[in-house]
Amino acid sequence: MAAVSSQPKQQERYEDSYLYKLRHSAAHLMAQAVQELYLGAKLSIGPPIENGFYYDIEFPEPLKEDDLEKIEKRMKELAKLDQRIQCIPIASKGEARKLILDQEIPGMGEAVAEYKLQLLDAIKDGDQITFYDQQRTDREGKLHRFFDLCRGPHVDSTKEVKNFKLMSLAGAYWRGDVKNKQLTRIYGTAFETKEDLELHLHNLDEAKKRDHRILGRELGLFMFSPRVGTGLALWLPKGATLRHVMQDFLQKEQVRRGYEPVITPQIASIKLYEKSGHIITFKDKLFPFMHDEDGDKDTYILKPMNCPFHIEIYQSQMRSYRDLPVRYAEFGTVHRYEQSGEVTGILRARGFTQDDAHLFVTPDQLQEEFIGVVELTKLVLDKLGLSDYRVRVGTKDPNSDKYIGHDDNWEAATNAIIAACEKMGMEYVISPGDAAFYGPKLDLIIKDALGREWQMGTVQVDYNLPERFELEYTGEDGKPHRPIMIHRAPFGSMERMIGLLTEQYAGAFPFWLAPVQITVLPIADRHNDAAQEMANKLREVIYDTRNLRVSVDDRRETLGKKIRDNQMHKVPYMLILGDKDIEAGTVGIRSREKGDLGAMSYEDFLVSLE
RNA sequence: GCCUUCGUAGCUCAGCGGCAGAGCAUUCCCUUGGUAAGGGAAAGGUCACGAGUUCAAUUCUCGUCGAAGGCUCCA
Repeated sequence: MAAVSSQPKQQERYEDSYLYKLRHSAAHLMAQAVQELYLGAKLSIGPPIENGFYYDIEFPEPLKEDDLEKIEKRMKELAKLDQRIQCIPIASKGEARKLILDQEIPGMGEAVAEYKLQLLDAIKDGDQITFYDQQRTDREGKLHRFFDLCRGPHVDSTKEVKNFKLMSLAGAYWRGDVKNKQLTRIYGTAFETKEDLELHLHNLDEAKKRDHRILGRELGLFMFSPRVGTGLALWLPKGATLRHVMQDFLQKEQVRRGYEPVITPQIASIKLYEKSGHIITFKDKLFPFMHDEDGDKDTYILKPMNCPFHIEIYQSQMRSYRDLPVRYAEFGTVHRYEQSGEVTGILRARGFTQDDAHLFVTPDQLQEEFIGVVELTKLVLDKLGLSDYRVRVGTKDPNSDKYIGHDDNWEAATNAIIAACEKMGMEYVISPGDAAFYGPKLDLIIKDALGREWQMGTVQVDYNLPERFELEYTGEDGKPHRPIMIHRAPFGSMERMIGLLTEQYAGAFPFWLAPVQITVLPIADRHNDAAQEMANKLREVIYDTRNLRVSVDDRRETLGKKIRDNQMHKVPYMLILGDKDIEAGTVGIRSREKGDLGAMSYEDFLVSLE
């Protein structure tokens, strides 16, 4: 199912499209309205975004959502004036500075130019400086202009900015840095036609119905309770079943590929994480420490990740090059104290289960093993029906000091990932700053119902933890060598993957995944026994390594009612059993997608499932 | 954590300074049926929690907790 998106269908890049210009102009028109309405408002930036635009502004008084209406109204008035818009080049920074300070619109000037001047300063000498230049001549022939430092491009007149809507308010840090002041961000959306705008708003409403939190409750997959705590999901029978099915599938694939299962504890001494380096990077993101009864003898923390445990297991014995690669897999439940504002249903929870594994390999094996893992990850997504993903190679941010290990290691690991991508002919985007603190990684990114991107499967190459833990194996030469680690999780986490899948399928999971695959519907009470019998018979059938999951709806309701309810619960097949069927030895089949398929023998139905 | 918005029955929501409402779900009764809601009745609430203003607060104000959207972060 496609995410909400209203980008042009043509091959044309969004940045070159009319829609992009339109939204850009809408943003600046909003800036003009704000300047008129709120004396002292400081403008910063207002770019178009995927489905609209925003503008970050510092307001003298906190802005409330009711204000949006007022701003929208003024924008409409300004738009109607048919003001000519141009993107004009400015020859020098000095001239640009003058333009910013000499705004004719009241309120603009030194006191409110703070962010604009900073933006101007950031422009490299020699680079082209351009301004949004909007002008009109009033009845008396007087010229009114509104300038705004801007890269462009724009539409030709404000009257083209007709079909727009201001959506919401948010805080956003200046230049994306928490240390800076938080500005007020106004989000809006704009379209060429009224119909497009309405369609977009309609699509947003539809997307909200696919929200995994709503479907999760409606379908009985999982729930949250304030008494349990933020970000801590309770898995209901159907959701737990879904998890088991997914785990079975992955486990089977892992056994085929030589993975071995391990199980590790939920808490560990803090020493383990001091050794790994996680404590320094993530000390604020851990649940409170646990202390020994007799004081400071030892401190324990709730497991935030599995790697160090697997490393301990690797290290527990002498390893020969003949033993490698070693592949340890675990569905490891971890807890991380995410900031309250970051928690999003099961897509970002405080407790979650990773389909984790760590491979310990020799340098010679690295590429082959890495490719093997990426291929497994792609196979997993393919099986789940998620074809719409992008590949991101997260590398070190050269300006940050949060990383451990030597540059040589980083270079080797990054090169290994890129070489493997090239060898596989895979499209990828390099994203500096998106590496883990111990190494670069390859992530598969998928969008949710609202078009937000989420990191799903991940594969990471790590030279640094083996070094910190002094991991070794004995080589052919009889000398100790250092293995390389591959961290990987094809689903990412069970929670996030199930959340995404729920949204992708709008709850109508494919047959092999559906928590309830078949419901048997007896028409009247006298058919209940036959229905139970049929359900029991079906439950003996092995499908895709598991017994069929069958329920019986023997409530005293009409058939129509039962069908409706089961359809709402997205059950793939309903088997209807009444007098006619019992007499003829058939069963009425109803498919979730195709509706009534008519009567069929039990055997024919089974064959149709294959 | 920060900005904005929201919290009324299990769910979806209406209401509002003066006795707490509807639909669905639940329970019971009637109905025993053939492909998307059969009929009736009952039960269900400290209007998230705590303070304040008021003769009177579910309604207004403040605080706490929880949730949603965004920012930051994401081993």
